[in-house]
Amino acid sequence: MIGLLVNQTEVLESSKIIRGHKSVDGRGLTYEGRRIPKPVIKRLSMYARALQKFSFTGVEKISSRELGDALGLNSAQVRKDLAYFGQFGVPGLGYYVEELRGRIKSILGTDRVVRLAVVGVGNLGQALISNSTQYAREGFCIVAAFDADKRKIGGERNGVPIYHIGDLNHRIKDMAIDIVAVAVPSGAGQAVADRAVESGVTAILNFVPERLIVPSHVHVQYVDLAIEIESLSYYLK
Amino acid sequence: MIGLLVNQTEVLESSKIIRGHKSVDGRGLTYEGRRIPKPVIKRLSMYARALQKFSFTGVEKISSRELGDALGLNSAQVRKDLAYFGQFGVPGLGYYVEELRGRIKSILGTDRVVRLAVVGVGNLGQALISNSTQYAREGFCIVAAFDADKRKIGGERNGVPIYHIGDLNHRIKDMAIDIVAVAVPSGAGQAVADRAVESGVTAILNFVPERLIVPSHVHVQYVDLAIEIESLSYYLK
DNA sequence: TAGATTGTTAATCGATTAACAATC
DNA sequence: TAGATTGTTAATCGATTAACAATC
Repeated sequence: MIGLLVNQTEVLESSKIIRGHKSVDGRGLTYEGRRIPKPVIKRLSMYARALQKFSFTGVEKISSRELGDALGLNSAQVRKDLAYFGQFGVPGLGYYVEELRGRIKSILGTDRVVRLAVVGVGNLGQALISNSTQYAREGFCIVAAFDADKRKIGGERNGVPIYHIGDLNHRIKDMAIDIVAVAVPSGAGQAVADRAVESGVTAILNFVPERLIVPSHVHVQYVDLAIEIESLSYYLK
Repeated sequence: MIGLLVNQTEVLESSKIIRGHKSVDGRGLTYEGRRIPKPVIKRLSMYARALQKFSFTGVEKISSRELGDALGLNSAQVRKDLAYFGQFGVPGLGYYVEELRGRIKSILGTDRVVRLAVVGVGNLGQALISNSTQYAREGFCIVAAFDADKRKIGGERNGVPIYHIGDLNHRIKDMAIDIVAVAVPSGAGQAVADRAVESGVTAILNFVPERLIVPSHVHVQYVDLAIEIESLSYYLK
């Protein structure tokens, strides 16, 4: 049996090989067997963007303190967040900006292009589509939009083709859509989510003020502008 | 001295009088001297909306379990959240839907109309403005929009007048703006925030992917769509 | 009264921050 | 080597959930 021949070095090697492996178990999504808190993922994306800016202005290396300061975060938090995924820094020196950014992008999965569909070409849908240039820089691309209004079908906005919502299922498969952004009128969100899930989508960005019922392997991120505004009201003097 | 004459009943009375008093101390914003976690405020707003729906469908009373289920929350959490602000339920019965909703609205400050300005009438700004009908139902009103583009000035969208951004300061004061939503292009956010703060605004909803520097008494809520999308990418298979 | 559900305390869980040996 | 900063463990802080006496 091969197992008997494995020496210390080989064990280390094989542990390197599984590096970067995401899997789902009873504790939710894990990375190399460790459960990653959701806030960590959000911050990872913030780090990537900040690093992009630093890189753009010619900064080549950066400490956890500098990166944290740029985002209003504690330096220990920066180091701890990164430590979930490996060792990326050099003691005494800090992190190499471009290298770290690349590593984070690869962890997030945005080192390749992530393909999005926007469902609902109302004002919010259009706002998303009009942001595509910014999004493209960060690694995701809106490749299709869907609407129920026949007058909008067939055209395009910002280079994004608009299809009829009836085509959602087959287009999701054909176009290899990764993420569906739901920006339809209130009440129509669940139906869209159902079709997306049917077609194999596992990540949904939901702007409709409704809770979506989805299987446990599907991740839904809620963005609820009315809730954001109302919460702010509490903090008024 | 009056204090010497205060009896037990009067002490109870006076503690009722301070009920609902918000103040700021070293620990941040407090309600009747207790520090309220931010997630609680978000959920309060969610409760209010759910209760509105229940009320609309004729439901008159509701248990913490039923309210929690509607939002995917634990019933203990519902009760604990409410307990920060007082005793609103009836043991054995639950909560009266309309009464609870009124109490929550009053805690949030959305029992009166909260006045919003949208700065930046791009696609996102327009999306916000086009939602005003929904927002109006929940207690806030977009009363003005601002843009730098002279061609947009003077007109209106959805009944909301569009002013030049140079008028921001005096309009905020004249129109008693409570909250400023910043939806300008990347790079212009801080300047808008500065003027808003100058004019006395204490709550900002920021859609620009930049950290805003504001005095500590000003609350900034960040909505960053690119970060939301990129975080979702991590959860793709 | 019996049953149900609150309000609240205690227990658990999770996330942030501090501290420091290891390392460049 | 001296100085700086990482990676990681332990301490703290905060938020959620369980449990249950009090109450309708």
